[in-house]
Amino acid sequence: MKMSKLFVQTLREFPSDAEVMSHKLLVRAGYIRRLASGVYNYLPLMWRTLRKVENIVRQEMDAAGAQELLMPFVQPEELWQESGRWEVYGKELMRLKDRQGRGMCLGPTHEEVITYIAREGIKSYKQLPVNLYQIQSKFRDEVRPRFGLLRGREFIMKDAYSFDVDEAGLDKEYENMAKAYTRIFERCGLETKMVQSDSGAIGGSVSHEFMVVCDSENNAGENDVFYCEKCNYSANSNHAISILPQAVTNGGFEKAEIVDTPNCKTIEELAAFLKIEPSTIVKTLVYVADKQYVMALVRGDKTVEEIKLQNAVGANEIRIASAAEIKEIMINNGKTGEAGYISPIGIKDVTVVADKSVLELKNFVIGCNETEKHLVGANWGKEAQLPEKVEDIRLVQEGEICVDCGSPLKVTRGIEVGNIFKLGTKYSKAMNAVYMAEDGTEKPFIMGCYGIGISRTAAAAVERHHDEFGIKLPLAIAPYHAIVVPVNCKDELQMKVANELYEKLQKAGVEVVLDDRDERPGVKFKDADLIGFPYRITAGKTVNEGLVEFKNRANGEMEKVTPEKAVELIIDAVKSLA
RNA sequence: CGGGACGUAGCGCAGUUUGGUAGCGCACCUCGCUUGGGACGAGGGGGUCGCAGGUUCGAAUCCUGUCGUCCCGACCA
Repeated sequence: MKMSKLFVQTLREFPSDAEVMSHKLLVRAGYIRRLASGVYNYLPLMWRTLRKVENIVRQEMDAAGAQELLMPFVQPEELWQESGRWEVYGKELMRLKDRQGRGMCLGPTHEEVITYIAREGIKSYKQLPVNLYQIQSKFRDEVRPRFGLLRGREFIMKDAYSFDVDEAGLDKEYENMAKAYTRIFERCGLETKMVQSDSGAIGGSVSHEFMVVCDSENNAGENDVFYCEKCNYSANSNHAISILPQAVTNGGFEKAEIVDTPNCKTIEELAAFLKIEPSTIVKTLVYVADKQYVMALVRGDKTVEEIKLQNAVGANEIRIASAAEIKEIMINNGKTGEAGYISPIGIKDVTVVADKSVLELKNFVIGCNETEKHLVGANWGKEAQLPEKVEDIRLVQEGEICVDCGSPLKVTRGIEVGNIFKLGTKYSKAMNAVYMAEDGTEKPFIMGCYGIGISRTAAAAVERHHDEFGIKLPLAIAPYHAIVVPVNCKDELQMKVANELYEKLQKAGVEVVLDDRDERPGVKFKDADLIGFPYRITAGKTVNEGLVEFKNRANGEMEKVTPEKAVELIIDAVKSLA
């Protein structure tokens, strides 16, 4: 490809609406352009990279025994009614009607369709196990698209679905996929951590996420991952559990009484005012879970993990209650407290979920539903009724103790690039997808599902591989392998050497660009660095001595070599990919 | 959906406070010059100032509405 013909427009400056590096760089280097919120055009450079990621995924999935197919992007409402997700999925599901008024949706994931396919196509245990996958655009009408390709509404995903006769088969395939995933991300230049996670809207029992670990100041990593350096424990914050380290749990109050606590809306203010540890206070937060009021209780120095709370109450949606809603609860119960002074004491018709951490508190402080007053010296079973529901709803914090080995946990930020689930029979039962088992009875499929965000993986790779000059994607997924730059296009010898290099590399199957633009060298070098050609051969003045410059974008190393040697180096590097 | 900000040429921005008929840099086209890290000179093309109303002799500027975008919170590959 000649640079003068390559469809790419690099920008001198970063776009103003981009926040994270991968977004800024992909736009500036001419890989992508936004079309609508969370919807992007993949320009030729991006598309080449995406296809390379796809092909790595294909190779590893095929090697792992999965078979590729392609399902429709538009799906009928009936299937979603069968699985029950038409109601459950919420606004993220892009719904539409066809001209007949039939309900349709844009596929955010394909459990329904694949289950339908299996139901129609798999009649006997003899056809099992099987793992089917596709690579396709998905659409999720995200609440808040952001970060370019890292959180688009339309994105490319590989989704695989496995069908087994029993749990043992599923477990085996789950392991098989986990291994394939690790290889896939490695080949894309990404080190990943496989962490336990909540299974969310997809459902099922066990699930793990593959996280690309980011440094803490990189906000492209939207997930907090807790992990143990001693053993292998690691989990997304929505799922992580821990043992609390020693803390003061006795408030030390001699007797229970209501005391004045002016201007103590926050735990900090209250602790300072009463001169006590925050860990001796019961914090009450009011939530709305599917229109039902919920009070969540945690120790004063801890935070509620909302996903855990949502699971604990079995809700689809959860949000913190507004001041007006809290007031409504208070009025209905004949109380006057506002946020900061709330507790379940004397409140009816509200679900109360306590975190385990509050149980061991003694002589503690708790709200009494009267503004500017708290109850001190309270104890469970006496002044405060023990909540009927005690669950783990606490957000883990760094330094808490690993449940597996007792070491302190650490935290890091991560970009979720892959996710695997054990679905079990959730969809097969709901949709009556059964096969004839060896014993002659009908049984539902035991299913697993396995996703990889293709476009997100590519963006994560940029997030991990760049410098102040531009993108440094690894050779395996860079749009091109190399660029040949004649310093001065009017210099005949330089052009001759450059052309020869270009042709030789092309013949050898190297994906190479010749920068034939009559530009000053600075412009060409800046563009080459920005776009991120892994190798650059520069034909400059030293062609007179039979030498060209060979530069490695990844490590910045530069050497003067003969043109033959440069060609050999690149061909060797490209060969080593396979 | 709640809170905040912003919509002026492909990109980055000024002009809005105090209304007077649109500008700068980059990019693009032509010519000259230049060729090892985003040169320089001359000339040129491109914007109904997000959209719709309103106020006014006159609106990018003031008012109302609306749409869009981005940022902070709750979701996920």
